[in-house]
Amino acid sequence: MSIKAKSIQPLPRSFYDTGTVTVARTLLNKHLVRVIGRAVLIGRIVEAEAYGGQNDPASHAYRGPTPRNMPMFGEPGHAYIYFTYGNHYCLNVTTRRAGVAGAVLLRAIEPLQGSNMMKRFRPNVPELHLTNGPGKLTKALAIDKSLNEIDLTKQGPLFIGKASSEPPSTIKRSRRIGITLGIGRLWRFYIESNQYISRNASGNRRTHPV
DNA sequence: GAGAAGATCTCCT
DNA sequence: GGAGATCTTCTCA
Repeated sequence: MSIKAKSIQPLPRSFYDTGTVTVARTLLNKHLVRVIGRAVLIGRIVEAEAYGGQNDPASHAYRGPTPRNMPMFGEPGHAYIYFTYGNHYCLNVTTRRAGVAGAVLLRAIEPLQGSNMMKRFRPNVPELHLTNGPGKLTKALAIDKSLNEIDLTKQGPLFIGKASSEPPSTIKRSRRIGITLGIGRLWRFYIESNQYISRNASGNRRTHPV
């Protein structure tokens, strides 16, 4: 029994205006919904990182607004998608009111629906490795810059919805991954023991399923 | 305009 | 565990 996109209620904009770190934590267990034609791909968010504004040296917004990071300075509840390392897109959710930078990087999701289509976008990849990284999940869901700045509070090709029931889970926090500045902040949140998170508690790559 | 860096991933050893 | 791929973005001259 597949879930229809219209049956999923998007999170309201007020959800995203509660502080970047709070949003990063509360986004866990929410449903990331990607609609491609008649197909509905759904993943449970299991890992996220908070990035601040001009007070966070690890953030793209640290040096102020540029053409690339402009969405971070926009209204909360929008997508900020950027291309990195010549190969990968990363999906962020903006979190602060207009004029104040802040975003949450979605690092990993657990496929709930449409994993067959995800496998088509990422062929020859084991189920556990489909979406366990920022670049992997965007590829599995066919997310690119055409969806940049899209409103995630409205039903459309990409939005985030509330789960009908959130499974009991323990949320852990750690240092952010892949950065060299601002590493003292424990702004990475993930669901303990979930098999789809990108790295374990010590920050090591999860190259093998557990 | 040139050069360097980068919120990553995959392959190879 | 290490290194290459790949190319956008930013900084500096």
